[in-house]
Amino acid sequence: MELRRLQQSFDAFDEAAAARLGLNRTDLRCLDVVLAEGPVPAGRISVALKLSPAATTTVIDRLERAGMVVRSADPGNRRRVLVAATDAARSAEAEIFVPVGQAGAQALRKYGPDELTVILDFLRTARGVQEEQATRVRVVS
Amino acid sequence: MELRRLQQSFDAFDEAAAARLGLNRTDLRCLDVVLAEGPVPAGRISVALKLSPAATTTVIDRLERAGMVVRSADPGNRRRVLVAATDAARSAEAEIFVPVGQAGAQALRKYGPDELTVILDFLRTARGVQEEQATRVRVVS
DNA sequence: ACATCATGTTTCGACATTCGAATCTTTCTG
DNA sequence: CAGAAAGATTCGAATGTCGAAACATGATGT
Repeated sequence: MELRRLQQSFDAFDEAAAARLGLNRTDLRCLDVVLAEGPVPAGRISVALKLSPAATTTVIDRLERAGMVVRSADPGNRRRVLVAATDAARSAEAEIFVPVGQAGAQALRKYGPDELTVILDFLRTARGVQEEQATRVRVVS
Repeated sequence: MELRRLQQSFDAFDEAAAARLGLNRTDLRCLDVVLAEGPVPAGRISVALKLSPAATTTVIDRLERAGMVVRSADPGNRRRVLVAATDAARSAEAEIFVPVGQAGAQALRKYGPDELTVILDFLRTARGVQEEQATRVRVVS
C-alpha cells in the first residue's frame, strides 16, 4: 500500500527533525504541542502525549535544559506550571517546520477544486477506516 | 492538516493492535516484517527496524517467548539465524491485520478510476514532499 | 592446508525513558 | 478551618536500547 510508504516518510522526517535539534521523538512531540497551543499547563501536555505525569515532568526538564521551553507559574492557579516556547524554539520552528507547510501547500496547487475534494474525502475515509478498525481491535471479544 | 489526523489514527491502530497481542510497538513492527517476508535472517530485521544487532536479538527473544516466531539455523549458512512466524502469528494476522486491508479495499470502491488516480498521485506527491524536506533537514548546513 | 580476515549473531554492562506510588503545595468544599 | 481534591514533582523500579566484546562460521590468500 502506498499509504504505508507515506507513513514511513513522515517517520523519516520526524527522525531527521529530532536529530537536527538534538532531541528525542517524545521531546519533539512535546515541543510541537507547546508551539501549537502557546503556553500550556503541564497536565495538558501529559494528556496530549499520553504520558504519565512523571514522564511529562522529565520531558519538560529536558526541553528546558535544551533551552526550548521555560516554566512559569500560572498567576491564576499557582498549582499549575505553564510551559512556554522560547525564541530558540520559534526559530527552530521557522527553520524546520514552517517550510514543510509551505512545500505542502505549494504541492497542492496543482490540484483543482474537484480533485482537492476527492483528496480530502479520501483522507477522511481512510482515517475513518483506521479508527473503526482500532476500536474493533480494542474490543475484548 | 488532515494528514496529521490520519497519522494519529494509524498510530492509534498500531497501539491497539500491540495491546491486543500483549506486545510493544517494536515487537509488532518486527512481527510485521517476519509475516510479510517469510523466514528472514536476523540481520534483515535489524536493518528493517533500524535497530542495533543487540536490540534485534532481544526483540526476537521476546517474540519467541511470546510464541510468535521461531528461530532456526539457515542450512546454507550456519552463521545465520532464520526467524519464521508461527501459526499463532498467522492467526493473529488473520484476526487483526487482514480485516484492515479488506475494510480499506472496501472503502476504496466508492471511487472511480479517475478519482483513484488523483488519490494515488496525491499520496506520491505528499511522500515526495516529506522525503525532500527530510533530506533538507538532514543536511549539515 | 591454514592463518587471517570478514560475516552474523549473541552476551554483557551501561544509559535513557517511562511508570506507579508517595510527597508537596495550592485550591476547593462542607 | 479541617479535610479532600487538583496539579506537579521526586523517588525507585522496570523496560528498551546501545556499543563493545565475544563467539561461531565462512571466505581468502599464500
